[in-house]
Amino acid sequence: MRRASKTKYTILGFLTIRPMSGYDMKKSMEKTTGNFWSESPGQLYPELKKLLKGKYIQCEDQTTEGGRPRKVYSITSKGKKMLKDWLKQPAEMPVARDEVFLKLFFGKNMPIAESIRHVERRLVKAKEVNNYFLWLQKHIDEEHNEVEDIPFWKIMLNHGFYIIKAEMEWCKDAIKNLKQLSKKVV
Amino acid sequence: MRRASKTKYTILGFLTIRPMSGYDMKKSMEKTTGNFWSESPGQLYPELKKLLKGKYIQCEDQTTEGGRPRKVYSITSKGKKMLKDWLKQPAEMPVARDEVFLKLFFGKNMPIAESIRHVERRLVKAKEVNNYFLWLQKHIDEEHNEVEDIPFWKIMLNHGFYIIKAEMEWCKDAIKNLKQLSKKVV
DNA sequence: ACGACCATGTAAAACGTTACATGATTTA
DNA sequence: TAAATCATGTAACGTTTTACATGGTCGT
Repeated sequence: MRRASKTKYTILGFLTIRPMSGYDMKKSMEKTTGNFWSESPGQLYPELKKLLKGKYIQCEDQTTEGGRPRKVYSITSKGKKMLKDWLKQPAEMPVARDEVFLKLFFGKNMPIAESIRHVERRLVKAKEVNNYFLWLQKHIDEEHNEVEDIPFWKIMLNHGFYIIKAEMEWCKDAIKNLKQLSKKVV
Repeated sequence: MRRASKTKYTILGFLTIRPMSGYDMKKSMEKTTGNFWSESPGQLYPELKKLLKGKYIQCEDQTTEGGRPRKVYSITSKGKKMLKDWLKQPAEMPVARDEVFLKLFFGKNMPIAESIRHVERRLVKAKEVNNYFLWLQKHIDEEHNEVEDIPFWKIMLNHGFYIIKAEMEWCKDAIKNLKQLSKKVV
């Protein structure tokens, strides 16, 4: 069977944090789940309409008198049921695709200095992500209204720290190994 | 700009290991880069034809007299050039999408025991992957004809070890935290 | 004889992103 | 007043998977 889109569950899940608009959702997502999950507007808005039609969510139109549009969605009990059913099913493993590793795997076809550059760039990004996590750790409480989410978010943030630390350590290790290798070749 | 397909570079890269058929490529890919890169037949075969047409690869038909088809491709100098040009360009960061984390992020909407189950399943998979890496470490030399690839492959394998170790540690940590949490709730 | 694997290849359908269109409001 | 951000939404397009079709070969 075709790998089904998870956009609807993402929407449903975010609406358990608090009622919000499509735009809010996108912003909140970038901030909180951006490192392991994201959705694009081209998926989000059409799915919002479908869920509304199916009564999984409801909509309160908060468009201002001036005309600035704003639709605030909230989850219905039907929506909660669908979310819960999905939550308890085992998750599919992700399809891994990380370009830089593919390039490094083909490393013999470029000067070692180029490989090193790839890893260095990766290390820079990893450090940025790590800093972001550090920031998020301080500001995690600000995102929402209910405290029940926090323990789970912290567990996920913790995952981020574990992985990014391993990534940074590997980068340093790999740079060392590659430098060693370039000496041998000479 | 639209995220371009990397299938052609994947093919080109694999053909620097040794001449092989589309089928070989798929097998080799699953074995070696499966944890960070893969391609499906629906991408592989059409791209093989395009690359052949563009003279980036060449084909030797080794179809047996009985009629069993086998097309062995090898890379041309034009192909090598294209590969090298791509290799030195900075890599794009992957779009992260890992379903189990999305579920865990929404953890407040299910019994904690379910969250624990998700993490336990993840730990089982992580251990399997770790065992696979261990196996691969012993058999890495068998895959190819030239030794020049090995140092780079070992660096990538090392990345696998770093990440999977972090993943396993986090899983154990998360299970502990979740159990702690379920006590508090009671 | 049967299943597993070798081997190529395509069609259909869904997935997902990007770019764009539109217009209001806030901030520097 | 210009730029950034708020905010919704769609069209176009390429990507990618899955399922299927086809048939050969090898081991048991």
